[in-house]
Parts: sequence; structure tokens; C-alpha cells
Amino acid sequence: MERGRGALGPALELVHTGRAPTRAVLTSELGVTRATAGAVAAELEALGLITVDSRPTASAGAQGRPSHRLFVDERGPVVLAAQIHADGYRVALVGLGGRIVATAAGCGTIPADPAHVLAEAVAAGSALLSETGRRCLGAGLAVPSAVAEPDGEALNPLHLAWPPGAPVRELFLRALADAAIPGVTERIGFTGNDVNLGALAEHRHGAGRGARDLLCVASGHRGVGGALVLDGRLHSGSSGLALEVGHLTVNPEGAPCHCGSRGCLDVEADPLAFLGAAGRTPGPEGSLLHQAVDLLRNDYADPGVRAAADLLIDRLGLGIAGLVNILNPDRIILGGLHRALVEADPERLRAVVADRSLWGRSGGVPILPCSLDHNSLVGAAELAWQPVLDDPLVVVDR
Amino acid sequence: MERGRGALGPALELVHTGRAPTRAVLTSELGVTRATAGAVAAELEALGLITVDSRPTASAGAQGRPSHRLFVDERGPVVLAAQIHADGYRVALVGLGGRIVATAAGCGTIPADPAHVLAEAVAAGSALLSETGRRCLGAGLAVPSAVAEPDGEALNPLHLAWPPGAPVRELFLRALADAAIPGVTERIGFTGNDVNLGALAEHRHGAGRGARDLLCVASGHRGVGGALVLDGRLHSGSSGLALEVGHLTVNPEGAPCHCGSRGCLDVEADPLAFLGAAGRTPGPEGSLLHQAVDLLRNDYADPGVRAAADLLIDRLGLGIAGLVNILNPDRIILGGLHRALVEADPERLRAVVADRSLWGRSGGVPILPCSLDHNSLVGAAELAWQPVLDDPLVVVDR
DNA sequence: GTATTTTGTTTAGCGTCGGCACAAAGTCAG
DNA sequence: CTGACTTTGTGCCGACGCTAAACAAAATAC
Repeated sequence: MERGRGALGPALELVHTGRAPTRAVLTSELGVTRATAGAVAAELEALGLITVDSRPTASAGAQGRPSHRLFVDERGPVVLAAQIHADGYRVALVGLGGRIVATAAGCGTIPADPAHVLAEAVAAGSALLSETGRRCLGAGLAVPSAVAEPDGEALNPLHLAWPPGAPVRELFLRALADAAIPGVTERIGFTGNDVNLGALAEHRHGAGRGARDLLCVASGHRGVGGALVLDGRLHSGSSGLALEVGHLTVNPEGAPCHCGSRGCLDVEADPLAFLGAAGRTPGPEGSLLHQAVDLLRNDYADPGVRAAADLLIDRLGLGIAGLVNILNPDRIILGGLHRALVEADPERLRAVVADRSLWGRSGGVPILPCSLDHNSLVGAAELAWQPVLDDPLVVVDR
Repeated sequence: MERGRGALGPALELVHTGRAPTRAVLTSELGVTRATAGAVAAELEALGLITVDSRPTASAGAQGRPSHRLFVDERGPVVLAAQIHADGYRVALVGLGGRIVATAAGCGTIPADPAHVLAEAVAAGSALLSETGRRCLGAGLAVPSAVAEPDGEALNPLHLAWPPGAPVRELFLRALADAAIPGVTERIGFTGNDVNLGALAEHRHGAGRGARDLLCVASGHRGVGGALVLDGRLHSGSSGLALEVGHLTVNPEGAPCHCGSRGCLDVEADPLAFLGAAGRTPGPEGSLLHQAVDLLRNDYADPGVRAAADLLIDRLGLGIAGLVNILNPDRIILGGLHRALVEADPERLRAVVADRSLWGRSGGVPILPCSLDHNSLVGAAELAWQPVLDDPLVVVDR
């Protein structure tokens, strides 16, 4: 009787990622008949997840009957996304399509206590939910650390004041339970590394759309992180520790690293390294990342700054070339300081990567700056949306 | 009416990989009812792909009615697998389950001409088919070179006398067409890198069974290759060039490599490097790989050989640790000379990898020798079997 | 020998999707 | 403006592929 149950999840994902702007496109993308696609769209609309605009469209331009347009429901449910970083936290309510509905930030009054910071973040998110009156279907958290699977422990929260091995997923779940957010009653607090989640967000809604093998590299405030999205799914390794690229050697005679080696990407291509190469000492206000990005953008004409940028691009390119030889991605996206570097001089980085990677064809891989604001936050939301994308019918029970 | 069409492919794959020894297990693995599993098994038997042993089993030991045993049909169809290596070629007829039914080898009379070598190999395979009278459903080829997608060109057949960029897939298809093998009328000549295909074979039938993220590293006669199997599927990158691990730097002051760098895995951990480290000069007869493996296995008591083995293990471990940090696999399998190295001293390699990889948990990843004879050949057969595994009904038309 | 457990088989029924015919909504040509 | 054409949406029917349930079969346990 009810048509289109099996295709419900794929259909929602297509609308969610913007790949199904109309019902006709949905039909062809799903590979089903128009009848089935219509039933699927109607079902998703009944669930309150999408809206079908059946009014005659203004001007289609093309021949034939204009197709009904499909939108993510702007008044539909949201998920709660939280991100922890060196300066504190940021929370947001994120709807389907990766749209940030509301956001708030705080500094975290007791930075050394993860439970306390998470409780504050969740409280801020809960306040957003109360203010907006939106229905919440889940929650996701991004942290600037490798997150070990399956336990969800933050292994190296180096530039947080947290103890290594903090059980962030458990603490996040507990904070959610304590906050007693309506609708968020089960264990639906997903947790991941911020660069990983940023990559996921870029793949679905940003500069990574359409890529099959997407590699992301991003500097945080300290250190360098990587992420890999394969066939639309995050590859975080068997225990969540993949793409820890910070300790690739890019300068054999370089500075010593806490890992015991020297010349690691972590110490040769992060904001502190850039400030040092430019002969600046970090100031007291503003994060290292902001200081470095501001310096790069405002004083790129300064020869010393320019030389520092060139040096970092060369080192970064060496690291990326190594990754290209191993992973052979079809697109590369850079975040944090690296985004600013590739924006400052796109050609130099492409040339270095092409020169140091083995095959000309791999060297020709596109390298783009990331394109989403708060992509880690949006990625955390993607994690929370995933159960709904897998089976949209789960929304009826909650 | 006909039950169990959609589950046909997954069911055959379960039997093929040995994960469904009985109908009861098939039922639970597929997640379907006994009725459906029974229909699926009957259909596969009717297709001549598996046999269902419904005779009362000798002694089950367990309570309840014994389940019918499922076997790959030993008299069923086969695929033609071919492997090109430095010394010539090897061909085999491979049935479901990765079982080699018949095999033959030759040296290749005009090694510099890929078309000629491939024609000889296909002719040898065709002869095997005539002798055995088996039905052939496809053909696969393994070559010791990166194979670029989507064109199927051998980019670096370094230790073959082939020109770089030889269009091996096209040449293989042409050789198959020229041989006019009954049944192999369409374009079903699949081609891949030998280490990649070996990894696929190990994952399905060998030491890699059950691994989710499997990393393989293997030395050929010259150089080092890598492969990655993720969620049961080969990850060969967007253009087939992933896991070209030969140019990871493992010894910054090492020997120069043709890639322009120095101390690459290719020149620091291959059979030639081992013979050199042991103070031996390569002899004229036998491949470098065989000479190195023989030396290692026969003269391991010799302090010089032992020291050379330790040195290569240390370098190899450094390279593997780098890969572990990037890929976070849950199992590692070694082939070629590296297999012999890990068999000679399993603990040393594990210790090096654990020491040089970032996380203790990743350092604890199991490192095993490969377990299949001719795994590249079996992997080439896997490539050819894949269409049948995707939809077993394709066998009825051919 | 009877009860219990587990597996295989048969039958009925239902849910999901494709196919088809028809209606609807636009463009294009004159 | 009108009619032909193109493309999209919808309702109806049937086929296919599965589940559910009852029953039969083959072993062990007591």
C-alpha cells in the first residue's frame, strides 16, 4: 500500500545534501518510477522533514511540465551541535541541509574540567531550544582531539586543559541526560574529532560536494589534523585514529616534536610555526589561529610574512604530497590557517604537491579552501542527523 | 513467487568467502527467514554455483536437527586468472571459494612486448580450459605496477621490460578477444595491481578474513607495494594510484631513489636492499625475491644475515608505523620478502611499529604473514568473479 | 520411548515497487 | 489564441520477494 519505504532514507539524504532540488531529479537519482518518488516525497513531507512546493513555478525555462520543487522543511526538527575549542565552546541548532538555525558561544568557566565545559555547552544549547521552541532529534559533539573508538575518549586534547583520555562521549551523554532536553532521552550523543566532522560537513554541504575520495587537512590553534571521506562516509579507522597527520615528517632537520621525532607537520605548519617564521611573538589576546590568519591576510605584502607563508606552504605541500601518494584523493580541502595559505597563493601549493607526488595525474588533484562557516559544528550535526537519514521513520516515535 | 532474488548475491558471497558453512548460518547471516534462505540456497544450487549437502551429517554434536551443509560447487564454472611478474607469467583457473583448479606458468618469450606476453598467458589459460572442459565466466589480470583508472594503464612496470603507460587492460581484452574463449565474449577482462589483488584475496580467503580495515604491504622482486581493503572493498583511490607506499621515507640519510628523494621504502626494504645489507651480490639465477627469501630462511643463523634482517625490519616498521598513523587499520598482512621477515622475527616488527606509531592501541595492531599461495592470482580471479557475486543470475545468459 | 531442540518445507498473505494509462502544466509553432 | 508536443504528477493493477505461521523432519536428552 504505502509506496517508497525502502527509498525513504536515500531520498531524504538527497534533499539534505541538495542533490534533489525537484521531484523529477529525485526520481532519476533514486532510480525509481515517478510514482514511487512521489510517494516518497509525500511521506517525507508528512513526517515534517521536507516541503514540496507544488505551486506553479515562476519560470522554469525548460520545456514540459515544471517539476515540483523540494525543500528541507525550515520549521522542521533540529539537532543540537556543540564544539569545544581552545577558547571555549560553541553550540548551535542545526536543521536538515546543514542550516544553522541558532547559535551561541561561551568561554567555559573551568576549562580544565571537561564535564563542566560540556555541561555549560549543553545548557547553552538547551536554552537555544527553549527560546526557539524547536523539536530536537539528537546531539553531536566536536572536540579538537582524536576520539578513540569504541569508547569515545579524547586521546590528545593537547591545547585544551583536559586530561588525556577523558571519556568525552560518556561525559557528553551524561551532560545531555542531566539537562533533560525534551526528546533527547536516549543515548544519542555522538562525538567525533573536529577536523573529521568538518570534512564530513564540507563533503555534504560545502566545497567537497561530489567528491568520491575527499582529503581534508586543517590546522587548529595548535597542530595539524586530517580527515578522509570515502564514498560519502567518514573513514576514521578501526579505532577512530586514522588521519592523525600531524606527525608526518616534512623537515628532517626541523624542530623537535613531543612525539620524539623532529620536523613533524604539527610543529612545522601550524599557526605558531607561521608566527615564528614571520619573526613575530604570539600576543596575549586572540587565539594563535586568529593571530596567524590576521597576520597573513593583513600583512601579506610584508616580505617577511610572505616568506613565512611560502615556507609553510612548502612544508604543508610536502606533507600533502605524501598523503596523496598514499590515499590518491580526487579533491583536497584545507581549513584553518591552511585555508588562508591556499587562498593567499593557490598556485604555489598546487605546484609543490604536483612536484612531490609521484604521478602527474595525482598532482593535478584540486586543492580548495573550505567553504562553510563552523564546519565542525555542522559536521557534529551530521553525526546526529545520521540515524534520521538512515531511516526517517525514527522521527515518529520520539 | 520466486523467493530470495535480492539476497542471491549476498548469499553467494557468504558461501564464497566461507562465512556460511550451513544453511542455518546462512539464515542468520542474511537476516532472513529460513524459508527465504532455503529458496536462495536452492536457486544457487540450480544455477550450478553451490551444492547443498542434505544427507544426514555424520556427527553434529549439537542438539537439534543438523543443518544442511553448503559447499561451493567443485564442478561449477571457473574464471581465468593471469599474473605477470618479472620472470614471466602464471595463469590459473579459479573456482568459487578462491580454489585454484588448474595452473600453468611460462617465461614470456618476448618480455618487452606486453601484447605478446599477454597473448601467451591467455593462450596458456585457454589451453587449461580446453583440457579441463570447464565453463569460464570471466578473466582477471594482475600486473606488478600501479594501474591507472579508468583507462587501465600500467604506470610503472619498473621491473618488467614494459614501456611505462602500457594500456594493459586494453591489451588484455584484445588478447582475450583474439583467443575467442567460449563464454568469454564480452569485455570482462579486469585488471589490477598485484599487491592490491593479493590483499583482496587475503581478505576474502586468507589471513585477512574478518578484518574491517586491512592494510597489506608486500615486496615484489624490486620495490614495495601496498594495498588497503576497507569494509570488504579494495580502496585503490580515485585514479587507482592509492597505497603507492614505496616512496615513504624511512631513512633520511639513505640511498638515493629514482623518485628524487632518498631513503625510500622502495630502495631500503626490498630484496635487493636485503641482499646488499647482508653483503651478498645478487646471483644470476633465480629472481631477487627468491634469492633474498632463500638467504633469509636458510642462513638466518648467520650474524650478518640476521643483522640485515633486523635492519630491514626496522626500516619496514618505520614505514608501516607511518601508514598506521594515517590509516589506523585493524590488521596488517605482509607478503613477499616482508612475509619472510615477519615470520623470522615477529616480535621485533611488532615492537618497532608499536614504538613508532602514535597510540599504543594502534601499535597493538596484529601483523601477520599472508596465508595464500598465489594470492595475486586468486585476487585477479576475485575481480572476475565480482559480477557474479553482485548478481548470480548473470550466469544464465552466458 | 517421549520430550525437547533445532532445522527444513509448505502455504498464505502482505508490502513495495514497476508498468501503464491518463491527467496536468508548461513550451513551441503557426 | 490554438493545437501539438514535451515533461511531470497520479491512480490502479499486478508481479515479485519477502515474512509469518503451521507443520514436518532429524537429531539429542532424559
